[in-house]
Amino acid sequence: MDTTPDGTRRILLADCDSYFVRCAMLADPEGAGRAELLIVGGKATGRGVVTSASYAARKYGVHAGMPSSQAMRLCPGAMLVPVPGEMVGRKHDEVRAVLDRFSPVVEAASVDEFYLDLTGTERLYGGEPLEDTARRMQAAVMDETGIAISVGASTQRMLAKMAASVNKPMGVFVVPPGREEEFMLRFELGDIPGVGPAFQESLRRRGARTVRDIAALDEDTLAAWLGDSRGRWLHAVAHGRDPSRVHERSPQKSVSTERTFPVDIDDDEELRARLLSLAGETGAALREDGHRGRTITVRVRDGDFTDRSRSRTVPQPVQSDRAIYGVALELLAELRARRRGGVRLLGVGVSRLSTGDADAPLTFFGPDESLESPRDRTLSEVSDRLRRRFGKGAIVPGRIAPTPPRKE
DNA sequence: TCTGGGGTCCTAGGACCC
DNA sequence: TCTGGGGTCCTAGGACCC
Repeated sequence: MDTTPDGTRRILLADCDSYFVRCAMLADPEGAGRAELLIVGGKATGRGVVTSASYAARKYGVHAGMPSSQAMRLCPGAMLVPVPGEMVGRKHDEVRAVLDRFSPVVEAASVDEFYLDLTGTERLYGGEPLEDTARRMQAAVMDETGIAISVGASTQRMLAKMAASVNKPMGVFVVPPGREEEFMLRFELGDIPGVGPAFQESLRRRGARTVRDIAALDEDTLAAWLGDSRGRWLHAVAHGRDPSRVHERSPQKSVSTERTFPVDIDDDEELRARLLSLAGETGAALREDGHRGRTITVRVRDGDFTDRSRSRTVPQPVQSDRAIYGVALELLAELRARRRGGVRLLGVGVSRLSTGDADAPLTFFGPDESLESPRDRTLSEVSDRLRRRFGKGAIVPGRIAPTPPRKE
């Protein structure tokens, strides 16, 4: 497969159409299912943003990322519902199961996007045109899951994704092999995934707004403008080339939990209480995936929207709530010492993950138990079991010794 | 009128070692 | 007494994606 020339690859991207809206409707057929004007995510008052909106609501100017209070002002008749988390996960698995029948190589790029590599399956499909395969795929997914998908296809990965956006919803668009470069010329630079607002602005300052503008420039000019890696990347994409492959998702690199408060918090005592529950949620998520981690990060967003973070890497991977909280508490104190004032958002993350047996001694002297003892791990496992059995509300974070007890 | 939550990747600089 | 590079690990911040 590695020797397959790019020009003969058959890569598909299946992209679910207004996925969160559809999931909300399936989760509540009598309520959200009947609302034509439907907005998912956030709160009508207070802080939060729109995750997705029905096509009817979009006509009012509502779009993903917009503050939901503003969305409700634009479209007062709309029904606003929270993200239907469970349905989102369930439908993801169902859609994937259907797609797995169409290709041995399926990559979930996000909760609502899947890449398929059908390279080498021409005979298996009896020479069926890719467009017909895509249509059958679309029908099967709709029939078995109730989810609408749009499908893009190309010899290049990035172009398959861009093709999927051409005819939404329920669209199919196949970029004919050999016409990749021509296909790209219809797009603005901001349409390219990876070219966000900041990148766009720096290109605009140089007079480039469209793919056509960039395609006229040579690779070295772009490398000089944008730096070697970004310059060469943009040059390739603008000419319809993206050699990246479709592969299994690489293992997770970090786990985090963060929360924006309804009103900014300035009280240290209350911040520590919030930190404790965030550390517990992060720890539970970490252990659920069988992970441990060495780097703890605390993130703060100040009232004026300044993001700050502080992290620390410990010698041995940890997994218990107490170890995570113990380090996080010190990091929070350092962040507060540097700048005080109201905190809008607080988060706790763990990275440099590993899997394996935490009880195995890692050095000649064994693990340093002042950071995390076997007892800490046992306590966390007990709370995990209770949580699984009685639900998330079962464990109310109480006091955890802020500093590890030292054995002298 | 404001600006969520969960991630990934990149960059730049400092410490430290060879 | 002065002068190197290169590699790895770590931290902080920022861009970006869905």
